[in-house]
Amino acid sequence: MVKGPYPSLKEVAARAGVSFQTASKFLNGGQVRVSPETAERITSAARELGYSPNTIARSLVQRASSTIGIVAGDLTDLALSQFVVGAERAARRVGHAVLVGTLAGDEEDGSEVVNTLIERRVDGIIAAAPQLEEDTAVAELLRRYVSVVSLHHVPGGGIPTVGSNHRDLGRMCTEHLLGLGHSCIGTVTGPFRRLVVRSRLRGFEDALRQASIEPGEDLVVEGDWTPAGAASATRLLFERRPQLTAIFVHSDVMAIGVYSAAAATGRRIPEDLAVVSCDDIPFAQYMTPPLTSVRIPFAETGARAVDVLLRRINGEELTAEASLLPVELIVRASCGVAGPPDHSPAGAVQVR
Amino acid sequence: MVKGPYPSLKEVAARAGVSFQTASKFLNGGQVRVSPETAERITSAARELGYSPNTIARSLVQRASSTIGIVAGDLTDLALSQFVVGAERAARRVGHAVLVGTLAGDEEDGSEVVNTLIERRVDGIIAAAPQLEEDTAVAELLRRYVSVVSLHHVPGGGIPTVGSNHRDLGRMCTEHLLGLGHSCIGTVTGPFRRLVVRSRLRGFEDALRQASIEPGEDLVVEGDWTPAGAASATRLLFERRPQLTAIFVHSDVMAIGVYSAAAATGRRIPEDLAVVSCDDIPFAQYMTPPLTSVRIPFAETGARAVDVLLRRINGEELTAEASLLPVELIVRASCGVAGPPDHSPAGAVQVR
DNA sequence: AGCATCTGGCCGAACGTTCGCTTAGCGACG
DNA sequence: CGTCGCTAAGCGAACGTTCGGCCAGATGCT
Repeated sequence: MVKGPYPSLKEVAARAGVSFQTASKFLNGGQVRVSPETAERITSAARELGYSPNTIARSLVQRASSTIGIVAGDLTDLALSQFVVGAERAARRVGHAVLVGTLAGDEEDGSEVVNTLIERRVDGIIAAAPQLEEDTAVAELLRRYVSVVSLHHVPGGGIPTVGSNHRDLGRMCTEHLLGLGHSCIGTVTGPFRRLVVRSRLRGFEDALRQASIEPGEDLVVEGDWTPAGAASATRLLFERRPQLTAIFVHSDVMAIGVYSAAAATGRRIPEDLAVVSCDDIPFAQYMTPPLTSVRIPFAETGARAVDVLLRRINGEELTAEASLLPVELIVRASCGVAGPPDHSPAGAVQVR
Repeated sequence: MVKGPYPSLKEVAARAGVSFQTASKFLNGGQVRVSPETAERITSAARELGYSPNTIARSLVQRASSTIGIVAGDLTDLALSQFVVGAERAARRVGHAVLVGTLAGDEEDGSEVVNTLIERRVDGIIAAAPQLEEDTAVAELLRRYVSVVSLHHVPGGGIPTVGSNHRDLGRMCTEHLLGLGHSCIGTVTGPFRRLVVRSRLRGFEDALRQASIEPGEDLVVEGDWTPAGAASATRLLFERRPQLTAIFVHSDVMAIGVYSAAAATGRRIPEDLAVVSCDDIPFAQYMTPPLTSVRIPFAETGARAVDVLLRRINGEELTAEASLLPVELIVRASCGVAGPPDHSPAGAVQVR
């Protein structure tokens, strides 16, 4: 399956009877004056030969690869894959390609992945891997070599972040439940070592305090993003506070566990237990009852990350606000608000 | 955020007091004889300067970028993202990076995406986008320029494929249901225009015929990969054949629709209706009842695709068998076999 | 007619590597 | 003593572009 080499500018130019530099300027350079006949000759020579510019050579002289790297955690995660899709699309629209590296999670291959990208001289890197929150080696590498934008907080600071305000998110969800009349509200969170989780938790506490409810520690149980983990967390919550009537859970996948724990303890949703969750994965609307969840605009965040990265590469100074994206509470039946019974997005409450 | 330029081989060599070619041979070239002192000087100069080889320049002279492209359909789809993860990992293990391009699906950007990759002179391309099955323009482009391996059939032929045998898959699922004593079995398929779908359907019919059951056309309803579509397909099946006791559905996501249609018509799963599905997404085990489904090794397929691609690039001739991966039926409660009640993968039947 | 200006295009250099060939120095062998 | 062979390292060319400067001819102005 050996394909012939690509025709070079020289071959195109020879066929058109001009110097290769002229062909270069005309075909790739943009602003240049050539006579109409020459233009036509070059154009058709290029077409006939099937000329495709060699970005590698171009990158070498321009010292810019028109390529950005994405270091992604578990791409299998819906949130991350949406982010990557959004980023790739935005990058391509402005003529950039995207080099992805995935992190195994268990192995310590962060540095290896980043080095692969650096050796290919990406113009910048977007970090979209939660596990990088704890990886100082990679943080150092990134800070040292390239322009970076991250989806998560990176140790050592100095690296701009894009995303949503998770404290507001936590507050919004909790206020929604408070507004529905609940006063004993628990929460099943993600792992505390994640900054997002701690932020949401602060929002949760903010809302309770504002409603003059003391946010007891026994209302909070740490989950591990899995349904099984969330199920036992939920059972723990029920043991501590049998009178609990509402739960704010940090992901839709964990909400599955909340549902099953509720069923196992004979509680009906939403009659006995209201549930509000985060992520709004497509599946949420097919759960019974359909799950109320916060839609986080991952794809838009990806596009924004590219935008911010490219602007920083160009030396622009940006305000932090440029990288904040609004989230939206999609209300369905699981929180007890009369909503459309099934299969359709319902009323939306927007924040920030 | 302007970072200084990367140190070049010349600077490293100057600091070590050798010619840059010698430094090149020592640092990146591999086999070369250098005196121990020189080696040490070069090594430490490189370390002190933070030298990182410029793959772009290397690619230019070697006429190989050590990069492969993946044109992916909806990365948000679990199957595809697993595939990409598997491929990326395998590629990195052999020193290659991965450039991804995603297809919007609606827009006609296939050629644009492929061109982006070609201009960056990827060594080869892996196509992982169902929509390419119908795209002759892109097929032409691929055939013309680069080595390609595809996950799906590509119009015009000539492009090797990796994946699993879906005819066997369809037969296996159907035989499983037949073996359980069902004789009136329906199927909710994906869109017929997909080759996988037609292959699975043939396997379905094979199995029925072998059991001396005529595979009537009214037992087959075309779905659209969505739960809602599958739900109405299922209702249609029930109308045509009220005595139906089993359904083979082509994806777990559609199985959700099958479940809801069953519930809506007062049928219990598995007592009144046995269900066997495809994909084995993580969620399958959390459905009630847990879904029996075929596990398709997407990540392994990705790794295999990289392997096959690289070997073809090296000019190896490969047999078609090298690119076939086995699937596995994960039996859970939805088909009516007594299995573990919940949350755990169960007995597996393997095929091919 | 002489000079400046514009037009269309050519030329040389540079980007950071790899790779094959050459060379200087030196000991060994016939 | 001349030649061979080996080691350690240097040298030149090439990869396919971009980019700024340069140049010949035509045109415009005084």
